[in-house]
Amino acid sequence: MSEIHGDMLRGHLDTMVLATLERGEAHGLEILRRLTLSGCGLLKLKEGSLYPALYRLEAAGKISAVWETEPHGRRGARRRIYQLTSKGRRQLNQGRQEWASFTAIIGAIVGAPA
Amino acid sequence: MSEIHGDMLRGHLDTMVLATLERGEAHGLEILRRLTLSGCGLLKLKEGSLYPALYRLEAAGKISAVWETEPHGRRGARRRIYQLTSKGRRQLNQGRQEWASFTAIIGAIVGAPA
DNA sequence: ACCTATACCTAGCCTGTCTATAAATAAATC
DNA sequence: GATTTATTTATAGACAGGCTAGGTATAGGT
Repeated sequence: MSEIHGDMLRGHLDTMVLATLERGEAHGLEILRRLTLSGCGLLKLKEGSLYPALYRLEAAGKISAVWETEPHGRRGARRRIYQLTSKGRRQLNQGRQEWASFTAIIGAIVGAPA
Repeated sequence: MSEIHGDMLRGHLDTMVLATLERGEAHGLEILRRLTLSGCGLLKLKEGSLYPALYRLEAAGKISAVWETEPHGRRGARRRIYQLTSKGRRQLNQGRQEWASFTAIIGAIVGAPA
């Protein structure tokens, strides 16, 4: 198993974030944790990549965000809770189509491991 | 089927070129043609991407190149013929491993199309 | 001679991920 | 109650690689 480096994520991160939020709303670092856990130790996503992605998606109306209000009984700063919008759901569907095409075509070119 | 845009290729193009050359030596535009044909109309790779990739691979000793010498009985300029080196073959194997890990992990996150 | 087709080349752009660092908040500790 | 520590958000700048938009070189066709 090979580590997944940054370049490979380009063009896929947004879809990954949307898919993560499909499993339920979450704040930034929680999204990061879910992604990292799914990565089996090979996916090292950084905050400096995630937050800009969240702002992109929010600016595009694909996710919405609210500041968590109630006292939260834990250390640390306030959280911003993100969730999918209906536009985001449509985008997620399209992202999945793109992923399917991408893997089919590039996979056919790259071929199977020896 | 969705078109494959540039960002998605980042980190994969080198492996794609190596895999193409595994099917036999070729000059630049021929490599481009093979890739484009394999892309079912969804992969629009550009010369401005391919040539720098070829120089990268050549500088790294993963492919070797010679100018075609014999009179060629066709229009156009001389060609530079590329072929895999043994180092390139090893790199191709590693690239295939990386591709397998990448698709397994990101695919699990993105999930299946609805 | 001129046009056209083939092939190679490249400077600069674009943009998304990464690096590195900082700020805000609140519990824990003393 | 001041300090420390943990959590979360935030962001400026670096970097890299595919793309744009040209250009140059060669040689057959007319």
